Amino acid sequence: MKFSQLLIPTLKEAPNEATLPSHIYLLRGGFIQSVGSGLYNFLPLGKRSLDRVQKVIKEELDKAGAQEVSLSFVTPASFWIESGRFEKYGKELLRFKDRKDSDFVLGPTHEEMMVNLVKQTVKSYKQLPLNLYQINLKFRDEIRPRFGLMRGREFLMKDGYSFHANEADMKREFDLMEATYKKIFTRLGLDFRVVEADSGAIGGSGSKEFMVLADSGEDTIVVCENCQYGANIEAAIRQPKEFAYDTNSEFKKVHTPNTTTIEEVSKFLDISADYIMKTVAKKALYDGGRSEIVLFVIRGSDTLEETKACNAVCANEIVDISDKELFDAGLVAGYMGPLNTPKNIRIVVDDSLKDASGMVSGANEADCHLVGASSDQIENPLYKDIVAVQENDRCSCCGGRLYYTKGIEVGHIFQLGTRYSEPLKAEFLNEQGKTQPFVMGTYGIGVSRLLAAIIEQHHDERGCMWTKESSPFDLVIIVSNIKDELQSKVGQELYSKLSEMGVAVLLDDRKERFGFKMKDFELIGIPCTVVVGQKLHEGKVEIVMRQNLQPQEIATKDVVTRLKEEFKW
RNA sequence: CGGAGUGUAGCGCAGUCUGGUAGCGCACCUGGUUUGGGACCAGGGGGUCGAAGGUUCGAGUCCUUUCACUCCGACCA
Repeated sequence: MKFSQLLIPTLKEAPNEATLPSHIYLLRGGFIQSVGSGLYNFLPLGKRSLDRVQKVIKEELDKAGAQEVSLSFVTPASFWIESGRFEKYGKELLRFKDRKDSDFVLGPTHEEMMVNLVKQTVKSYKQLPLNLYQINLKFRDEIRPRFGLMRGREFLMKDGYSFHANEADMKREFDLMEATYKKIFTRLGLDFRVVEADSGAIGGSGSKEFMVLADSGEDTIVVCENCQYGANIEAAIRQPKEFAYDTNSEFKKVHTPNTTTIEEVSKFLDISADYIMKTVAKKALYDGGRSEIVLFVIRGSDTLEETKACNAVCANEIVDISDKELFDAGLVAGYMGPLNTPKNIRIVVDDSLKDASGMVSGANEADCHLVGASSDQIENPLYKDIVAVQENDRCSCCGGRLYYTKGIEVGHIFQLGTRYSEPLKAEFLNEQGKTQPFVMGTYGIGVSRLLAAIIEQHHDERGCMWTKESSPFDLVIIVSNIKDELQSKVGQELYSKLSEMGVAVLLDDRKERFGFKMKDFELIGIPCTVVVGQKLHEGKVEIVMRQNLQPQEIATKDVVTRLKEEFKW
């Protein structure tokens, strides 16, 4: 394609709403255009990159035996009501009515739809297994869209669903998808990590996330410096710590004025935060608008992991409680504890506090704490893992040191089991002739997010640096001075020759000065350019790689061969 | 939703405190010069100053309401 004919509106200055490198460079390079909060148009360059990333995904999935379909974007709400997610999904689900006043949703993910498709067509175990996927628009009415393509409301996603006759076969497919995803992200040139994850609103058990490592990532992931263990902070676990308890301390109430924080209590009573039972009150929200106050009890030196807390009580969401609500419930902020609590308040205790004694806790009374308390005094405790793993904790696999890093979630695979097939009555006849629900897996890739992730990981202060299989073009030919007939002619010839070879070439034939075109090359970030310029009179052109920007002179007649070698075209 | 901030030409901004002809840089159009690191000269086009209402002889500027966007927290591919 010729640059002079393409719509590539590059910008010298970035619109001020952009803060992340990927957002800034995608806007400045003319890849995307903002149309509203979390909504973007893809311009020719952006569309080309998107297509190439999709091509990689499709090739690998097809090789793994998955089949592509395309599901209706608008989904009848009845499917969602049936699966129970109409409520559970919350406000992110965009709902609307058609002219006949029927309810519809704009699909944020398509488990219901796909289950329905398969339910109508697959009746026997002989038709299994099946892995169907699509690459389609999704819409999630995010609370706070941000970071450009990273968290848009409308986005392109690959979502795949597999159907099996039994658990073992589903696990086989799950492993195959993990391997396939690794191939995809490797081909795209990404530095990523596969981590254990929380299953969130999709449901099911055993899920893994694919995290592109980048400082701007929105997820905190815990990784081991020693082994391959990696997990999202929401699901990370650690080796239990050993504590020596003072079993002789007398259980009593002590006066502790002005000690509403763990540090203050720790200092006042001269006791390590490890031996304080920190009590965090949250409000858990359930279906049907039902809610309750829950006390989460953890060690003073730990912090509550909200996702784990939410899962522990099977809530849709847990939220902070206002001082008034606390007061109304008979709780005293700063002096809460798991003992002597008002009636009917659910108490969840962290696993690490099992058998803890000689502990300090709030007395549920202003300016008072209890000392010498033990966890077996707690009435009806629900023991769960609810704390966040901290840096320098020990790995549960190998005992190695754990540390935090940031990641961008670009893929997520789930072992669903019968989470959807059962309520949606998607069943088949097994070998024994008995009716049985499908055992399912589901697999997602954020396709448009991948563009942002690639740039987050591959850019410098001049602009984008696309990886080989994600770049909108393979090569740019810059004709330094378009008015120089020889330069123009050689540029054209090179362009024709390479195009015929099937190389995606962009010919920068604009009537602009050399520096201007170089700046655009650097901003757009195509991996390589051939500069046809002054050196032409010596029979030479230059090859410049976007990686290092070091020009290499080469005889004009050898350039095609050289590029062939370099890129294995 | 809570907290903070911003809306003036396609983009980046000044002007708002102290009311009096809507400005600058980039981009765009025409002509000319220039041609290896975002050129120069001359001329030109483009704005309901986010929206509505109010105060005033007069509002980008003051008052009220409202909308949008961005940033920090709770959501997720």
